[in-house]
This record gives sequence, structure tokens and C-alpha cells, in this order.
Amino acid sequence: MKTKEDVVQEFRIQSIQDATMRVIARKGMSAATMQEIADEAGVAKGTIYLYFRDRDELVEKTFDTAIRHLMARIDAALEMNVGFEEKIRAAMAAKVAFFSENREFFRLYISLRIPEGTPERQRRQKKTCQPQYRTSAQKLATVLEQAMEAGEIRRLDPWKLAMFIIEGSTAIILERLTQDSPGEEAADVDLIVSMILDGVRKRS
Amino acid sequence: MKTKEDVVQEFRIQSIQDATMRVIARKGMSAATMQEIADEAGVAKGTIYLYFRDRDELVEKTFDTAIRHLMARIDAALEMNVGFEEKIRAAMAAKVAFFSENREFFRLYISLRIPEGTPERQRRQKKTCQPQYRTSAQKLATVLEQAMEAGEIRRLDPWKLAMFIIEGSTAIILERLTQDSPGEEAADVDLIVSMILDGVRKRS
Amino acid sequence: MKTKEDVVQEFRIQSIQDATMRVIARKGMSAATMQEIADEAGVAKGTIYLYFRDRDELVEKTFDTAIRHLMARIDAALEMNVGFEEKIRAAMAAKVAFFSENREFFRLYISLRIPEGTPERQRRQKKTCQPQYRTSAQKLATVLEQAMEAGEIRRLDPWKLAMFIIEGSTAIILERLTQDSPGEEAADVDLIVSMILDGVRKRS
Amino acid sequence: MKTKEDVVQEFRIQSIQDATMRVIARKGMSAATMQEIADEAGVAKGTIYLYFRDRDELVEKTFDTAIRHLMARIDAALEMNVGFEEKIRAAMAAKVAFFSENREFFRLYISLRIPEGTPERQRRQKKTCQPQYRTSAQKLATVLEQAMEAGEIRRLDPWKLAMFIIEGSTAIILERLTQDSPGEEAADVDLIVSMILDGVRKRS
DNA sequence: CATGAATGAGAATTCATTCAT
DNA sequence: AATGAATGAATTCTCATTCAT
Repeated sequence: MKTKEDVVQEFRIQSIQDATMRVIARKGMSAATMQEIADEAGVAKGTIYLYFRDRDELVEKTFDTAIRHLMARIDAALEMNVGFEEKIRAAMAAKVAFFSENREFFRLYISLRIPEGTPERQRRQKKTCQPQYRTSAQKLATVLEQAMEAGEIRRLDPWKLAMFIIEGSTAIILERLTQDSPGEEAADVDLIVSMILDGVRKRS
Repeated sequence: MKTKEDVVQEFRIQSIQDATMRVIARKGMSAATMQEIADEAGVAKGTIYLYFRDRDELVEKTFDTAIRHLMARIDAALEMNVGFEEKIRAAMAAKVAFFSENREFFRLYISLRIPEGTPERQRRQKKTCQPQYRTSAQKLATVLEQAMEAGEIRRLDPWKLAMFIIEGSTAIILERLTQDSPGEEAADVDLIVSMILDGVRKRS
Repeated sequence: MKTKEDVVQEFRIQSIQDATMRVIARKGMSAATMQEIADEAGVAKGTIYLYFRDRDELVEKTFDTAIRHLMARIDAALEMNVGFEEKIRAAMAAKVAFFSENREFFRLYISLRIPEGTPERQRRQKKTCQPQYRTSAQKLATVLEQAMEAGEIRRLDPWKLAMFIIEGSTAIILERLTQDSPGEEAADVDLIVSMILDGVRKRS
Repeated sequence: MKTKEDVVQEFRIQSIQDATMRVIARKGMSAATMQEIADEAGVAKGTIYLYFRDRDELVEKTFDTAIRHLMARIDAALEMNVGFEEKIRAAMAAKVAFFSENREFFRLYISLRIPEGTPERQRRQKKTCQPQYRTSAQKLATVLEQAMEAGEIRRLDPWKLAMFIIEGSTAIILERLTQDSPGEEAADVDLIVSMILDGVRKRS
């Protein structure tokens, strides 16, 4: 059972992670200082270190928490018992919606795709953040593979296909987020799904 | 006429930019220090400042030089007097080939897509680096638009389409670069083009 | 009410400013490094930046604090309700005494009379330090003017007179400070006052 | 006999010293860089080192050359075969005139009065620049002493008197130089001499 | 637990000086 | 002799991390 302490603790952790995301969204990964994150979270700098070993861990865990939410939604979509097209549409809709609701996460999401810093730090980041991307992509690749076997889609390298779809859709989402009036989510989802399924070619 | 000094100067600038690209490729944008760049280039720290006002200018100019080469190749492909499919194929082949030859550039390319740091720096980076991406994307968007008008491809938002294509293909290239034995370039180009033109759907 | 933190903070600020003055007294304005000041104050380099934005502010505030003390003493003398001669004597005695007690301040006092460095820094220094000199001189000039109107002294340009008196007396104080055994303060005060009032000419 | 080379050499040295003085006048002692001095002189940085061992020597020699001119003029005045009052008036007139003609020298003159930097540098500066000040002051002190013995002026410490006169007059000259329209030189000379001779006191 | 003052390693940048041409 | 590109020591300032209160 959760004690009151546990609740307070979880709340603290969540506040700090939220603050981290907001600051990174504002300043970018490398310009986000512990001081600014602490201020944003309304706690003292030292407090952060009670819950996170160091800056790297803070960033990683923040990333991890957020991407789990994203993946949960996308997974739910991909695990629906429907045809491939519906799955993809649902997954893309989930992704677009998630980033609409969590604009702050986008910067972090982009920043951690490629590890930075000393070899040591790169290794560490690779160990904690890359798997998330990989798992995420892997799930999509599996769905693609199943669809191929079911004869619903063409036989192509499922992993590369997944990467293509993920980054292509991410680009359109980035475009949404940087626009002042992004327009209907549905329209972008349609575009993404349409591109994935049929490409650009005109057919009679 | 180029004097000997001009040649030496150009060579220095090139060496330093190359070193910059290698270090950024290794450590990432924010972890690339002037000292390490200098060491990599085989010059003293101070020497870099003879050719570049400050770190930001060094990075920008390095980026600028490299992306001009990339764009020149892609532009040449897109300006060929052939059908849309050939253009796209040539452009994607050019992109894949360029990054195969300039693996180091990739990190830099990815890093500068989203400005970082203080507001002042973000503004500066936006002014010098973003236009390059935009121009690059705009050119593709224009080609897409023309193809739409020519009835070669479907009518869709050309700008978003361009972003989708650029990032989707970038993802596959990133995949190539991180693999030990990336396989044939042609195969990846085929995959990219195939996805762009026809998407994943199977057709009888 | 002063909290304990306020006291500690004031103490820190005072220690750092004292150290600054000592180092400048030893090495001169431009050779006084943050590192040496920190060492002298017995704190880390970074600590100084907790209390002062940058080196310029440290120097300015240090100067400001010290000169306020000096001016307070001189002002008190000049505002006494006595004749001109007594005022001048008291003011000069105060000045001599102050610099005897604050030998370290002298270098700083001399250095900031004329702004140095980049135009930006010169402007800044002019804005913060010059007014102190000016105000100080202006007060003396006013006293001189009043004495002229009261018929106590001759009619001469009061501002230039003030400058003459200030720098002339400063010269004698500098002489005191560089000597190993400076002799009686009173003797120097007498000399200064005598010069100011009667000049060198012999009278029967 | 002077060879053509000697002439060229002297000219070079003079140009560099003039440039040094102008740059120091503009930026102040510590902000005057070798590069800016070289640019101002129209020579390459390296050239300066053909004529001066290092920056310190350049500054010292520049100072030395200029102050010799100043002292020559003042000495000439003080060695005239006239009464004390005329000597002093002539000397002060010479000083005011000199700084009017050599405004650039003023900054340097002020800067070197008190040695700066590492102990080593301070020692060196003391050895080369202080004697000039001292000699200059000593000469005045001697004249004062003679006047005392001749019964022309009161018996006071001649050295301190000299310092008082020198700095007091310097203050008025500084005032002249910082004003846009400094007014008649003669008026300032009168003021200085009047102060020196008679002080401020009104006499019936 | 929470705090935030203190720390000091590390980064960018400057500039006197050297030396090959 | 003159040059100015190259050097690297020295300086300022930042910021993740620690620890006494």
C-alpha cells in the first residue's frame, strides 16, 4: 500500500521531471541547467539529487517516463484486433495526439535519439534511451512483418520501413508543433497514413 | 588568381572544418570542445580563432559548407530534365551517397535542425542554419508541386510531403551509418523510392 | 531585522571586497585576477560570482563601498558649523586619516579616476565610478563657493580649485603611504591646509 | 653621421611610439594591444619587436621619450635666470602647453605613476619610469628650496610641496583635456600660479 | 528530508610573443 | 628587415555536484 510518503515522493519526482521537460523544451538539452530546472520545479537544486543520481539520470528517467506513456498509447493501437490500415491509423493518431498534449516532450525526444558526450556518457545513454526507441520501432516492425505475412502489404525490410515511418511521421509532427495554428490533427494523420499506405503515385 | 597564401588559408579552413565535423560526429554538438577540435585539426586553440570569430561561427560555417555540397548534389538531381520518379530516385541516391562519403557530417546535420542554447544563440542559429534546411526542403516541395500539376502524383500538401520524405529517408540513412555492414546503397535507395512512390500497400 | 543569513552574507561580501582591495593594492587594477582575489579571500573562484555578477561589478562595488566611507567622513567635516579654515582642516585630516587606515584602497582610488578598456567598459565605469569622484569634488566646490560669498576666501573658479586641492592633497597622501615611516599625520595636514590657504609666498 | 638606415630606424621607432601613445590615450593602458598599436602605426606586429624587447619596454620607452620632452621644457623654465614667481609661472605654462599639444600622452603619464602587475614587472617599471617622475619632482623641489633660502617663499618641506604642486596642476590640466572647450590656457596657468603662491585666503 | 551556499573542474576566448618565409 | 600566421599560457565565467545546517 502506498504510504503518504510514497505519494509525496512520487509527486516530487513527477514535478521535477515535468520541469525538466519544460526547460529542455525551452532551452534545448545542453542549455538546460540544474538551477533552471529546480526553479521551474519549485524545489532547491539539492533536492533533485535526492531523487536522481545526477543530471544524466534525471534526463534519462524523464525521457523514459514520457516515452513509456507514448509507447503505451501506440502499443495499444498496434495491438488492436483490426486490420493493418486501422492499426497504423490508430498508432499515428495516437502519436500525433500525444505530442499535441505533450509538446514539451518533443525536444527531449529528438535530443536523445543520438547519444552525446564522452564515450562513457554515450554508452550510458545508449543503454537507457536507445532501447526505448528500438523497442518502439521493433513493435512497429513486427506489426509490419505480420501484415506482410498476412499478405496485406508488400514484402520490404520491416525494420527500415519502421524507421522510415517513424521519422517521416515525426517530421510532420514537428511541423505541426512549430506552426502557430497547426490545423486539424485528423488531416495530418490522414496525410501520414495515406503516404505510408499508398505513397505519392497517382493511380487511375 | 589564387595566391599561395589563399591556398594555404583555404586548406587551413578546410582542415579545421573537417576536424570540427569529426569531433562532432564523435562527441556530439555540445560536447565538442574547441580544444578537442584544435587537437583533431593539429593546430593550436588560438589558430581556430584566426579563421572563425567564435565557436558558433565555426559550427555554422562548417555546417554551411557541408550542406551546400549536399544541396548541390540533390539540386542537380532534382533539376534533371526527366520524370518525377527519376528525379526522386536520383535525389535520394545523391543523398545516400553523400552521407556515405561524409559520415561525419551526419551528426552535425541532425544537431542543427533544432536550435539550442540561450535565446540569443537560438536566434542566431535559426538565422544561419534553418534557411539551409528550409531551402533544401522547399526545392523538393516545388518539385512535388510541379509533379502534382503535371498529374504525375497525387495532390497532397507539398511542404509536409517534402518533410516526410526528407526525414523518412534520413532515418534510413542513419540506419545505414550505424550498421557495421550497411549493404548495397542501391537497395536502400530502392526502398526509399518505393515507399515514396507506392507506400506499403500491396496491389494485385 | 537581520537574520543570521544576512549577517553571513554581508560578512562574505565584505571579505571579498577587502580581498579585492588588498590584491589591487598589491598588483594594480589590471593585474588583479579573480583567482588571486578568491585565494586572498579564502573562497573559491565561483563563490565570488554568487555575490557579484562579474569582475567589473566586483571592482565597482568594492570601490563604491570604500569611497562612501571616505566621503561620509569628509562630508561630515565639510558640514560642520564652523569657519572655512576649520572645515578644510577637518576635511583634510579626515582624508589623511582614512587613507592611513585604508592603505589598500589607495590603488583602487587612483585607478578608477580614468576609465579603461573597451568603450563599453569605459562607459560603464564612467557611469558608476565617476559620479562618486564628481559628487565628492562637487561638495568641496560648493563649500568653496560659499566661503567666497561669505568673503572668507578669494573669488576663483570653485570647481578647478576643488580639483587642485583634491589632487594636491592626494599627492601628499600618496607620499605618506609610500614612505616607510610617514611621520605625524598632523604635520601633513598642516602642510596641506597651509598650502591651500596661503600658498608658498612669504609674507612679512 | 647618420646613415639613411639610422634615419629610417628613428622614424620607425617614433611612429611606433606615437601609435602607442594614441592607442593608450584611446583605450587605456591595459586595453592597448600590440595588434592595435601595430595597426595604428601601420606596421606588422612583429616589426615592433625588432625595436622593442617586449610590450613593457615599448610602453616604458614611449613614456620615457615623451616625458623627456616635457621635462626639457619645464627644466628650461625652471633654469631661467629670473625670480621664483616667474620660474613657476613659466614652468606651469610649459606644462599646460605641453599637454595641450600632446593630449595623447596624458593617459600614459597618469598610468605609469604607480607600477602595476607582477612584482617583477613592478620592479622593472619602478626602475625605468619612477626615476623620471622623481627627477622631475626633484628639480622642482630644488627650485623651491633655493627660493626658501633666498627668502622668497616660506620654509616648508620642499619635496612634499613639489608633489602638491605637480599633482594639483595635473588635476587642472586633466580638467582642461576632458572639457570640450577648455578656455584660455593663460587663465588656467594664472589660477595654478595664484594658488601656488597665495592660496585661497583673501587678504585685505 | 530539504536547502542553497560553496566548490572547482572545465569551457571559451584573448593576446603577447615567436619564427618561418 | 619586415611580416603576420601560429602558438599556448592566462583569464573570465559557468554549472554540476556536494554537504553543513
